[in-house]
Amino acid sequence: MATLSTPPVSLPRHPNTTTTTVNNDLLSLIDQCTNTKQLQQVHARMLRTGLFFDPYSSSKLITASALSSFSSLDYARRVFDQIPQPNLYTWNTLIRGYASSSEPSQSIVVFLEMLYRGCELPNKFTYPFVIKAASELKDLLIGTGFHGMVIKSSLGSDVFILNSLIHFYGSCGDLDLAYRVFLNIPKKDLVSWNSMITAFVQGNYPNKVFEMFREMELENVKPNDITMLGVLSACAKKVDIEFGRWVCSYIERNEIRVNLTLNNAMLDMYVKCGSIEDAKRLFDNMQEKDVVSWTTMLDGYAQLEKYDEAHRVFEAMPCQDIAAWNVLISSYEQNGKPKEALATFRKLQTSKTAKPDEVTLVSTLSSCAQLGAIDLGRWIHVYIKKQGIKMNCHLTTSLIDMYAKCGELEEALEVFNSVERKDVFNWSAMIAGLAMHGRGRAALDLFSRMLEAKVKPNAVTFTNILCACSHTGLVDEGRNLFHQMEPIYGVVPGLKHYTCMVDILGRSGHLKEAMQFIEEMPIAPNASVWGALLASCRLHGNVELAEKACSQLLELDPKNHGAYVLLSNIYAKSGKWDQVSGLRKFMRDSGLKKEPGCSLIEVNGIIHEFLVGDNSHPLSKEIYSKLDEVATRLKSVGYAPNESHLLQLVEEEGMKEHALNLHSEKLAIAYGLIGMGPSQPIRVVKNLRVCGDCHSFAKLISRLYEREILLRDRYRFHHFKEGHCSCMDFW
DNA sequence: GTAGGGTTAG
Repeated sequence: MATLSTPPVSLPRHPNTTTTTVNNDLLSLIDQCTNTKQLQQVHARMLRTGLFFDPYSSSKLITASALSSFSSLDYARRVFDQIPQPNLYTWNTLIRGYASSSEPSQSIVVFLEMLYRGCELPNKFTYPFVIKAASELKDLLIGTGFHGMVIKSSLGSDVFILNSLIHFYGSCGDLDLAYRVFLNIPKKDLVSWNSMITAFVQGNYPNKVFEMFREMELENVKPNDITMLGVLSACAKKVDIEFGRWVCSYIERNEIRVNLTLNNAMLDMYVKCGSIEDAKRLFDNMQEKDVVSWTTMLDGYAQLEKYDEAHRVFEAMPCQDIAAWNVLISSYEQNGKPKEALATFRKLQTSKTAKPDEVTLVSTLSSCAQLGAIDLGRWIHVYIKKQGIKMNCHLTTSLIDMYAKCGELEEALEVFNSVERKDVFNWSAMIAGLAMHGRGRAALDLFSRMLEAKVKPNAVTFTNILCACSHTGLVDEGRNLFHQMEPIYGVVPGLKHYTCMVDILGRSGHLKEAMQFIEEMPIAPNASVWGALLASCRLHGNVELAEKACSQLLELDPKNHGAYVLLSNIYAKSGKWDQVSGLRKFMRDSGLKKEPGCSLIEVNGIIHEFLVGDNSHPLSKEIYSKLDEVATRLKSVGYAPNESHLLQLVEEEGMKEHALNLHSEKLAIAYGLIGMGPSQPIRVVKNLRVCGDCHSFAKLISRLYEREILLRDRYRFHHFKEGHCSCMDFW
């Protein structure tokens, strides 16, 4: 490695020229350097000739080491430390270098060092750099401090500084402050408008963006490509294709310079608005395309679940970087195809064309959570640690969610406790985890701790905490929290919260109050709200209210199979067989199909899937004889299948008992008994709600076979142990 | 000799 004493062998010598020429040549050599080594050689020469101690020259060296394409800030800092009396320009260069580096906090450290040494005072160039650093750090306190200093040093009307403050407040999510700065700029320029528009885009206020755009027109400020990027992004967020198309023609009419980035933004707008045709037309006409253009097209097809097309794009891309893989994996995960997501993840691993990043792992963990695939989930956790992948809040939230949904509440808590700066998503995921395991009190305690930690709950937090109340029958607590949402926490209750409240009230038998609650809703109830009431009516056998809820539900969602099922269960429970068969006939005639019950079980890292009455499994024979054996043992302890849980889908009475035997969760449990060691808990994930019969079945198995069973259904966990269930039979 | 606004995946 070259040191300062290494002779600069590769540099041309100029023995016959004057000192000035040598110096000028040296300085111009700085611009020609393409790596740090060359720069070090120039540096060494400058030290020998004494040129280094000329402030202008040493600053040039700092600029090159801090801002060039091969920049090394460590080196820049070492150069800086050799300068006996750095001037303001030199300080600014170093501050600027750090501001856009991976360590923006260093920018502020250097700034404070400068103040502390007391030789130089910051000027109008210094502030945009440190404010940028504060934006990168999203540190409201520090940035606000700079804002104060700017005003005190009477730089408060400098448009460059004010524009960077808009950007800063915007990236901290404080749009009010950003807008206040904007309004107070005496002479706004285009960048002021653009900064404000971008802040509104990032804060997810597309309407405000449109408002600003109109105002610009009124004030005769001509937009440029950056403005249009913001406006297009707002169209994408609003899913407003009409306006989006208009914006594209506006760009054309007003001869706004269209570069690759702007084309990509148009593509993205078309894709987000669901018009793959427009996107394709533009894409085909684009002279220049980059990886973003390709990834955006890929995303367009994947979002629409046109996977054949998506794969064609994927294969045709010039390079399949991790973003492309992530598009595929996350679209599978979000479109309810977790198995395909995991298969794609495995392909990524074998292809080795790209390295999984946090986004990949978040989607993959979420797929594991959906499937209950604890083995792969754990493997990813280890992978993250081994690869030294930086844990961010997205990742820790996914891990918490994965462990909780795979039944490992303790491990979820372990991850949660290890997070130093917990964000609202970490807290919400943990509350949801406790809720689904029926630990309502613990969820409420955690919510209090969250408030103590000064983390502001959001709409999701409230859905989760209300859910916790409903699973544990905490009626008063739920009611109180619901009423505090808006006045105390500023979260306007949405349909999900109303649904939870109806569930809390109805499930605990307060059917009248639940009905009244719905009638007093300020927003129109949707199918879920009525569905929650209907489910409660089933639980408490209220036929009259059930019919009402059902008719409302079907008015909103005529194809809701669940409504017919619930109603027919209610009729069956009260012995109204005529109505039951009438409903059945109607369902048959209108071609309504029940979503087939399906259970998953992971054995030795492989996911096995069972449908009702499934006999496609290679070990099907063994599974059924296991079930027979279980049935005999259970009968001997007095278990009789509860036929009222059987939906009246089986014609012959004698078939009922048999049909109950075929529920997918029973098949999965039987397979677990065969395939898993006696000390391993049997983990089953079911897509529908577990029926009462299977619930008693699982309880008895846990006692007779001394096996723990973790059954996750559509709504929650049932943890069977020694003949009891964690839900205390309240579900 | 120094400055501010930007497109893809969660």
